[in-house]
Amino acid sequence: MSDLPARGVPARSATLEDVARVAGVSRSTVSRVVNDVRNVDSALRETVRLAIEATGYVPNSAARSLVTRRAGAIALVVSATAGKATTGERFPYQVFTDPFFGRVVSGAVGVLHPLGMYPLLMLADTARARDHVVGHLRRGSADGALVVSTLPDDPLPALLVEAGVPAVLYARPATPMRISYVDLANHDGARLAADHLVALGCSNVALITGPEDVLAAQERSTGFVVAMARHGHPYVPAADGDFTAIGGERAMARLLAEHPYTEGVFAANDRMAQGALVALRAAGRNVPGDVSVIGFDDGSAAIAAQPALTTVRQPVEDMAAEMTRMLLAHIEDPERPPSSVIFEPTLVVRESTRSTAKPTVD
Amino acid sequence: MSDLPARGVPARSATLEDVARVAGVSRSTVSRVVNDVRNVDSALRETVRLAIEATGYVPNSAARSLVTRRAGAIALVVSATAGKATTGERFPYQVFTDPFFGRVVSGAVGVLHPLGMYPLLMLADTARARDHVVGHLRRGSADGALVVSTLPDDPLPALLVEAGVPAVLYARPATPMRISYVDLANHDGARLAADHLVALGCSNVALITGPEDVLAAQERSTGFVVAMARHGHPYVPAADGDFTAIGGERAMARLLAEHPYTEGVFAANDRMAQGALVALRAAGRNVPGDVSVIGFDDGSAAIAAQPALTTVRQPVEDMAAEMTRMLLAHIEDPERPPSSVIFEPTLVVRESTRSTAKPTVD
DNA sequence: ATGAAAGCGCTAACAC
DNA sequence: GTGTTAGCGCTTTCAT
Repeated sequence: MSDLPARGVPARSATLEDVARVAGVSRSTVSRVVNDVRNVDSALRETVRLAIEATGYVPNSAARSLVTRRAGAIALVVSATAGKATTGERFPYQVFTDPFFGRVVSGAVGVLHPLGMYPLLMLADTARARDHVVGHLRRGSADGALVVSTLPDDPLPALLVEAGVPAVLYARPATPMRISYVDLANHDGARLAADHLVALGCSNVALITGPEDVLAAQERSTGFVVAMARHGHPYVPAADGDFTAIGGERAMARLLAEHPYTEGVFAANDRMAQGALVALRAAGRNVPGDVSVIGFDDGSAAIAAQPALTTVRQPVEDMAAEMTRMLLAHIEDPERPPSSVIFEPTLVVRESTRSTAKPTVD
Repeated sequence: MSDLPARGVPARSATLEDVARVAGVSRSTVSRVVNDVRNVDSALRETVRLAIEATGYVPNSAARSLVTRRAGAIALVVSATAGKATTGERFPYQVFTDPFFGRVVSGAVGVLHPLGMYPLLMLADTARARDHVVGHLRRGSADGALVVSTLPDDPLPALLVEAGVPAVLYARPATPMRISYVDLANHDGARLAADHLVALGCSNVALITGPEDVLAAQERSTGFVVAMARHGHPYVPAADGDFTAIGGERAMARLLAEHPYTEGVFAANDRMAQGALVALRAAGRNVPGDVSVIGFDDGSAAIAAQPALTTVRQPVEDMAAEMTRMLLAHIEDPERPPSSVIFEPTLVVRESTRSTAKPTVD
């Protein structure tokens, strides 16, 4: 005969008990071998290894979680309106199609993957969904949360803090609270753009702003205005672009109508810059010949744009990786006080700004 | 004083036992109320509800999973080489930045979200990672897997079948096996492209193929050739584009060198079509004036292209949604035999093909 | 309709 | 170094 389960029996997988019986040892010993705890005689260890092999044993994660109080998974929650798709609304949940989201996932997976951990993808697009998310976290389906919010005044972070769930945010919360986050030095990024435009010799520069209720957008705008002032330009014409391509296009058109001599434009994100490019072309302006354009983010829109955008790069993957490390640390040590890490943006020069006048040898 | 936990105590959350004590009933009754099992007196039910409220009780998912043998989560496995990024290789795990992946997630989340379920994002990019994935599934961290593979001869599906894990594939496996999948009628899509090109009056058409080890690519190529033959064109010049933009560009250049009179081109995916556009422009050909170009997928590359691509649309979101429903059914009933659902592609006409000669009033 | 009690499979003290 | 034992928090027969 054989060791195969009797015909018809649903092949209930082997348990520690089964392995112990086969190896002729106790459950604890098997557990020790499985979890690589040292105190095990190497001879016995081998016997157990064989028994595990023979039985095809695989530890049951629920049973383990129950006693260790660790799910071994973390949640990656996207807090945004599901319908808020970048463009075409043909499907809900298009949030996931946003390349930005992909970059965040890449960064998180980069640190989780080597650890054999996986993110649970959650969407908090309604009050109900938010409750579901918090509920899942509270009942321990995940040990903590990485939250990326595009909502102006997201209630989720506060709920998480209240529930005592370890969490790390992408970007500082609108309302100050005891929670960790990573963020970008938006002011510095805007300054980089201003400096570049000035170095290019642009005197008449304009600004296309993002939604005023988004902190990052505010910082980029004020950062730009302040930097221009420092360069001796006290006034910067501005128009709101709402972070969308079409918004950027309209803003640019308005700017052009009122300030036809504009030589340089800074848009608070790449999509708006892309829109600005469209308006500029429609107005017969050559980029970068007549007007230099700078975006922000260095997302896929920056490269897709024609001409490719000079932009302020946000190191999304690095930021997401850091968030993940921070979250893991919080899970490890629940007492750990909240912390924040601010990343520095860099300027990526492409074709939408004319090259600096500095003549170079060679 | 208050009901708050004593200072310093780690506030161990309430259990069924606690609720039962407060409500003055047994654990079973509380369990019944929590799980909405009918046989409970409405008066008692209310008492229990209050007790739950008072204690802030939340069921522990590990404990529940242990007895129900259900994780309540499913895995979304991306089986691909991590470094196989579309373009820039600055970061590993760029797979997640691929818009196609985003569409799959959108479709899956669309059916999972209403059910309060979440996908566990897994990456099987190496043999080791593959083992991790199978291991996780076997130990019950997820109840089943949705697998999207871009590997030519992916060993994962077979491993899953062998492990007895419920799974559904995106696209038919290269090696026939007892597993469910959804797929696209690639032949029909290619025929749509051929028909359109012929209707446009193109006689000299060429084909840019994808990797020969990818089933879908093969089907698109043969489908196209067969359809052209049916239209009386026995020979179709072809060049391999390897599914990348640069590959498409080179293939187009080669095609142009040997067949300068080409009037229409069908590329087996949008990225290659986009590359073909570049080569065509470089050769001074006007699209769609001189040459009509058709892509395949209707991914973001189709709209990003200049001019926007006429393409064969693959309903990725719908396909992913169906996969998810199938997987859920398999989990529900493990005896359920494998099944397959084939989707029909549609032609999306944009600017890369000149409009049909049919004159219209107005 | 409700309660008592048996376990799900595992880890971690604690003894030896 | 190894085994014994006591749970982790829940669902679920089985009585009542």
